[in-house]
Amino acid sequence: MNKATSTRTQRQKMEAKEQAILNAARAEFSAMGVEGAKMSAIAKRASVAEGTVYLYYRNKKELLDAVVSKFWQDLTRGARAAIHKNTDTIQRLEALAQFHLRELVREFDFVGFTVRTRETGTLDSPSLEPIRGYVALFDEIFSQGVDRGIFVNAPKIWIARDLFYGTLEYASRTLHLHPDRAQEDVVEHLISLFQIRYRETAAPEGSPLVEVNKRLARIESMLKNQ
Amino acid sequence: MNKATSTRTQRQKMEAKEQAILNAARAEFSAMGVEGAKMSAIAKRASVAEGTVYLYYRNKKELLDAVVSKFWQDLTRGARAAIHKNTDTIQRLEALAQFHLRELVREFDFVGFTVRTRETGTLDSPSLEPIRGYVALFDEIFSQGVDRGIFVNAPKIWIARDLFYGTLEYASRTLHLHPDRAQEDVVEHLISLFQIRYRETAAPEGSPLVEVNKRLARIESMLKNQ
DNA sequence: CATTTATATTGAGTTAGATTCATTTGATTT
DNA sequence: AAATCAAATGAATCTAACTCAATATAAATG
Repeated sequence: MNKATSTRTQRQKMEAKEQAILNAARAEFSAMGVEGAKMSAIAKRASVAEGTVYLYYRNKKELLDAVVSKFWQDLTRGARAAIHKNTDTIQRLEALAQFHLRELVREFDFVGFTVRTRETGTLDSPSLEPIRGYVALFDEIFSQGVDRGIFVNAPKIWIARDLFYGTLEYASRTLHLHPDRAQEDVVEHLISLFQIRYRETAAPEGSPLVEVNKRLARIESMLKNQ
Repeated sequence: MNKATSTRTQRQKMEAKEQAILNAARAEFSAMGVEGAKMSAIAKRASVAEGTVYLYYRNKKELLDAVVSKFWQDLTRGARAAIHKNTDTIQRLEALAQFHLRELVREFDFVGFTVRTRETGTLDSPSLEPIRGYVALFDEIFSQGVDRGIFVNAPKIWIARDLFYGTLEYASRTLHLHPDRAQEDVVEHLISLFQIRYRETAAPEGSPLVEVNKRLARIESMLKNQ
């Protein structure tokens, strides 16, 4: 057996083991929750000794982070596929929303797991990179919409992003608890917001009612300052 | 010392101890995070023995739940106060959004803590009751708006609710990471969605609104000249 | 191919920290 | 003030994450 071949097979063997551990961890976390998941059980599921897990992941937290990272990587791949069927901005946005909501409801545990990862990770922690990659999908579509002149009255992108993902994540919780409710209603409603709120070209200064409220707010602050 | 008095003082003493433990737990959880918080440290902060904590709370999880419950109870009280200054539906909604966002940014840890509580608690778990009470505030305002005919084109209430709280919770994370960004922008944007998307589209345009604006302009100039 | 060197794996042992419970302390009743 | 009951204590127990000396396996060398 020559050096190149044996090295490759060895490396492959280790990569396979790493995958086995990662899959075992994902199964165990999903089945038992983060607290309930035991490192010994993960090792058993992956058919390795308990100590071996620690050769691949420093500790339980890091293992959870890896599981979460992989989840978002996979999700990004799926979302990209779902988006690419369309070219129209609104349709792409709708496809992303549909996909995102469906997957979050289906794998609801991961919403909670992700919060754990965010809790400790700093802004530039590598375990959050896949989440940023996923979030970037929205940004792509949205700024394309702005470029194309579809969204005229658009807010700062981070505001639209939080609206989009925040609404969907909350809705995923609701839909997880009430499976009888329709996912389509949420998506349709969210998309209608983007259409109605950001497409409005007639009144660049905002609708009459908005103007009235702005004026009232100004008056209020004047009165407060007296 | 008669029976009634001594019983009351004894009960008060225990209630005081329970509060001391709860406050100690809150401080410890906030300072150290859920994993980092040690039951021994909580006991020390509350000036009781470690075992005493377990007389009041079955375990660490239940103690966290109690801390989270209290947080939402206090928040509900604060929100109610913030809302009550207004009678106008839109203004009340704006006040709630403003209050909610500000508090979530300020006590951002509790967003994560609350997820922990939700993870295990079932739909009718008592530890989630205060959260439901808080969420009901939105429902009150929103259905009032529907009753008053302000929201004509409104979706099912749970959809609007998820939009409202989901957007704000996500925005709180963003604002926590980027303190330079303006909370007001988020609130203003969210409220404008409610106004534009849900308001009566076929309302008698122009004249009444124009009159209102004229009148407001007059008030404004009067105030300026003072 | 035998031998040395390097790398990967193992699982028993250690440790930290949550939880328990026999004992003590303090209050209440008779 | 003795008996009874409730509350508090903290040492002992238990569990599960993590470590590390010993062992097995693979790679390199001559």
